[in-house]
Amino acid sequence: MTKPFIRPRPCTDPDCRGPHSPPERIALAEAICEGRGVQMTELRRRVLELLWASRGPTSAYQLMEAIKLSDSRPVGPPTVYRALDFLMAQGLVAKIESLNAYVPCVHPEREHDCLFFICSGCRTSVELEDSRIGGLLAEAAAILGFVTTRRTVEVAGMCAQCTEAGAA
Amino acid sequence: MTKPFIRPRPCTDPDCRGPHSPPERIALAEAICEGRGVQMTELRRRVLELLWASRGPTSAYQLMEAIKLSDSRPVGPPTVYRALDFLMAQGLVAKIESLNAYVPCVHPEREHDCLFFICSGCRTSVELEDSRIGGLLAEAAAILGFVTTRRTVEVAGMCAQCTEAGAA
DNA sequence: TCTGTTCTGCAACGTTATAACATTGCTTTC
DNA sequence: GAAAGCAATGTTATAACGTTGCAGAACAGA
Repeated sequence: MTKPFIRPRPCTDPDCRGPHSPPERIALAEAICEGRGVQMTELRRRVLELLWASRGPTSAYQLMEAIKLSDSRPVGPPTVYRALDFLMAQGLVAKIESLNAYVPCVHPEREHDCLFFICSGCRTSVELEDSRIGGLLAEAAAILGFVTTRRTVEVAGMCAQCTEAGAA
Repeated sequence: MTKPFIRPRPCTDPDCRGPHSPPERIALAEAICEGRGVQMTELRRRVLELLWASRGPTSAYQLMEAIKLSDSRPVGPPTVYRALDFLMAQGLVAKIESLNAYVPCVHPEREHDCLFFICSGCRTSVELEDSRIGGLLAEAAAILGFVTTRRTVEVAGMCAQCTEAGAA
């Protein structure tokens, strides 16, 4: 959480498999904000950096703590939540509802329908994309006459490594 | 919330469309518990009744309040959460993660992969089943070597009635 | 009736999120 | 360059959601 930029993130998306280093993703985020005419402020970038530096989904209060420790200044809950709201609105961050925690989005440049696999063993999450699921949800919504604003698809369980380790 | 059993619940599941009155669903729940050798206690049934009587997803604290009002006895948070845990374990109730609220499951008798449409206008939710989504999630999990324990699929937005009303 | 188990009550606490209001700093306008 | 406008942040308090740990009650099975 406190040491930034150490985590490589091999992309598990079958359509991508790129290496995605945090600094590169943050530069991309800045470019996206630039292009949209919205401000990637110091605080917002700091929150995004901390999320990329984290091993897994991170709670707002963990972010507060991390900022207090690393930047030697206290920030209140509303400050962090506002930064998270901004980042989510820009598609740069997603909330894992079943954990009340936040993760950086791997592909903010694409219109994304995130699909998360959350391991209870190592407490990490993996983001995937599958447009077919979005298609089925859109189809069901159409039948109901439902106008969708947000989708949450989360799968809890255990990743391959943890399953193997646990089985030993 | 306080007047039980007034709400008809036409089933929106394309495979069903049954009427499902709360008393009938509660009787079914009791039969299921009976069959499994687990206890549907007074408290647990009361919580399930209140959920069926509610207009929409209900928080644990709303349930506490409702029990205090209708049964003239206070119950603490752990009591309600334990009842909810039991009901969820039996598949009789589901948690809407994005609302931190709970709903009764319409088809506890089936192995269910719930899919919720949550209207921000009338604050209600509709439960659907679509085995194809479960299939896709299982497929993705298989590719990752991920062992699934729980799935959360929630669609937020606005229902047909509220959309129409809002458009006027 | 005893005994072990399951369920409930209760106090305290921990975690997550928002409301309400004040402040900063920058820009636009006169 | 004052004054007004605005976006972002800071501050304080509180609401909302959830858990731990322990004690006592209820209840099934021997």
